[in-house]
Amino acid sequence: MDSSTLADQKRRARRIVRALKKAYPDATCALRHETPLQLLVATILSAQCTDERVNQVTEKLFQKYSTAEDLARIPLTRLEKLIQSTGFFRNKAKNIKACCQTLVERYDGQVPRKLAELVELPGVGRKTANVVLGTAYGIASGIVVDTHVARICRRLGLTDQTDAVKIERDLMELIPKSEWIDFSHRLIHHGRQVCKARRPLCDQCVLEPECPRIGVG
DNA sequence: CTCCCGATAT
DNA sequence: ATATCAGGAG
Repeated sequence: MDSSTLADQKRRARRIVRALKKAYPDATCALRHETPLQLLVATILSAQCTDERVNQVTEKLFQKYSTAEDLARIPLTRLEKLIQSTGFFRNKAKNIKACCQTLVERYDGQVPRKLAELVELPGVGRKTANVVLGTAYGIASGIVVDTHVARICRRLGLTDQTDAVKIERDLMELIPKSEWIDFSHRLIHHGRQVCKARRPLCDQCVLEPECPRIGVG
């Protein structure tokens, strides 16, 4: 980090949390879903893909295949075609099917509520597990660190790390656990609308007072 | 570290 | 043309 103390960083992090809460009071998960299983599938599909496209794909997919049992039985090539437009479709199809097969075999088709169990599922890492636990179950297992959260937290100087797990560890020290779930949703919303990767709209940014803006990237 | 990969904005 | 999009596995 820099010469500022941990206490300084915590105070700054709380100002950022407060500004985000004021600016985006209703920010929530943008992946449309009706069940924890659907959110899990949508989150697997969201890797390197916009949430808008994931929602288009899942709307059709869940019309016919909405449960773990459905997706565990679906022919692989059929699933591949249904999710093709999200990219990485062979990996995602294989993972979704294997994941749902495991859920049927070990968890009665339900999504488990423990991080350690979730990350053992094919295609599920910490980011996906945190999304599902936080949004579907209200369990603050950690902080969702996706591409937006990573980028913005580096820009803000809340972390120097590039590895998602190390960024998450830094953020968990700085932010009270009661804020973890909403913080991620709000930061991701902010990343899509304002603090964008390519052309950040710094003139309309509510975090501008807290941002060093050194080499914006 | 590389690979997986289509769609869109710039 | 190229960077980027709610990453994870080998």
